[in-house]
Amino acid sequence: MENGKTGDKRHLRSIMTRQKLLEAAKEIFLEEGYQAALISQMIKRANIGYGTAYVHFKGKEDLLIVLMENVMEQFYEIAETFFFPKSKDEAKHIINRQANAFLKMAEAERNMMQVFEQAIGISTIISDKWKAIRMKFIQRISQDVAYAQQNGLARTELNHELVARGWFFTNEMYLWEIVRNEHQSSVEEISQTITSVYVEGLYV
Amino acid sequence: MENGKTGDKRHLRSIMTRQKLLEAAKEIFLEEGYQAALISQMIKRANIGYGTAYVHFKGKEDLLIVLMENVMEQFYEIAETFFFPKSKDEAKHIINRQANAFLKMAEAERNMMQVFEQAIGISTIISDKWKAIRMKFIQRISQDVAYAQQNGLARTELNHELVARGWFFTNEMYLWEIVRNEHQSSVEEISQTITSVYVEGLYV
DNA sequence: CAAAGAATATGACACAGTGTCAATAAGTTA
DNA sequence: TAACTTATTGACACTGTGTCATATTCTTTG
Repeated sequence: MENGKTGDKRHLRSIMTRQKLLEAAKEIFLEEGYQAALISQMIKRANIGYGTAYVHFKGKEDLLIVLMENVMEQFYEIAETFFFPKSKDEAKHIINRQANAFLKMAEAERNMMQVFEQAIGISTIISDKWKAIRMKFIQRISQDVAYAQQNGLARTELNHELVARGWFFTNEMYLWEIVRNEHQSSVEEISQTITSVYVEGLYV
Repeated sequence: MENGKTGDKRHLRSIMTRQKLLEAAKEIFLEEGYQAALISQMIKRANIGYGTAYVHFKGKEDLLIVLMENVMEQFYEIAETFFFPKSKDEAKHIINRQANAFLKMAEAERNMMQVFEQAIGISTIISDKWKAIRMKFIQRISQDVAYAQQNGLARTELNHELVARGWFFTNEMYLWEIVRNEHQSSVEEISQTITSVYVEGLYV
């Protein structure tokens, strides 16, 4: 007996069922997109009874949320970069790296992000999840701008909160462009260009 | 007989029916949002027979598209401002005015824009409509950046297309914030701040 | 101006998908 | 092995959509 609990085949089976469904759901979401994906398809693909799905999840939305959590984590990690530049150039370098990492995520997780984008438009809960990520980034950037202002690196007449939002928004929209595969230029060129305008516009 | 056609009560009635349905649809969309709005509700509100709705429109999506056309027009008008600045300061002034007008639209049409935002996430056709507006703006801005570069007003080492997108994206995201009523600052302060960072970052 | 014809409107119906729940199966405990 | 607990199941009721044969209303024609 490897754990305290006595034999627990039942619980194990339940976990397997849940897992099977999650995997099937991911496949269907990727194949069909959020809107067109049907719970009934997922159930069929997972080879479980119809009602079973509703034992494990409240519905389509609930399933996607679980699937997204993974991707979310990665975003949170990016948001937590250190930022204590000593010069405008150093700042530019750090900022460029972060913007780049952010956009690279879009490429790496493109397929799930496509589903996610659709879901944001439809499901309030999922939209809120994304808003939380956005807020985290904006707060972080806002703090960084304030730091740069306090250290005489950035123009102080600007509202750092507003600047932070504006900067994040540019990044976010490029992220969605990349997700949709609508971007012409390389991620490197994009992050360099937007970083350049931003840093030259904000820093002194 | 005021027009060439002979008596045409039938056609007139048809137009009235269509109109009644459009008005009811607008009400329902505003009350319920795109997703939750039901065709059946609209039909009931318009006091017409169930099947009649499908004579005039293909479905919910089709109804919204017609309702949006009006708002769309206003955006196109904003996109068509003249831009031939002689100095950085003049450029800043024009750009600020345009950003402001753009964001003011969000305030003015907030309710319909909220419905629109949801619909963009769901309906391909509506999403395409918005993309067309975005493209129009980006093309216009792109052209303006190129003009400024050619006249020695803006840094030439930057890809004007990429800069234009970045700048529009900031504007667009603030637009949606305003639509969702999530903005803290006044539209004036927002447009001034983002314009300042943009112009200082791009112009020499 | 009545009958034929054309345009419009109608709602019953078939269909698709969802979520629930009483019944059943499978596993655990004593 | 009987009693109990947990997990699974699919038939069913429900909601909303889009279609289509039929009815209504108006226009034209002889």
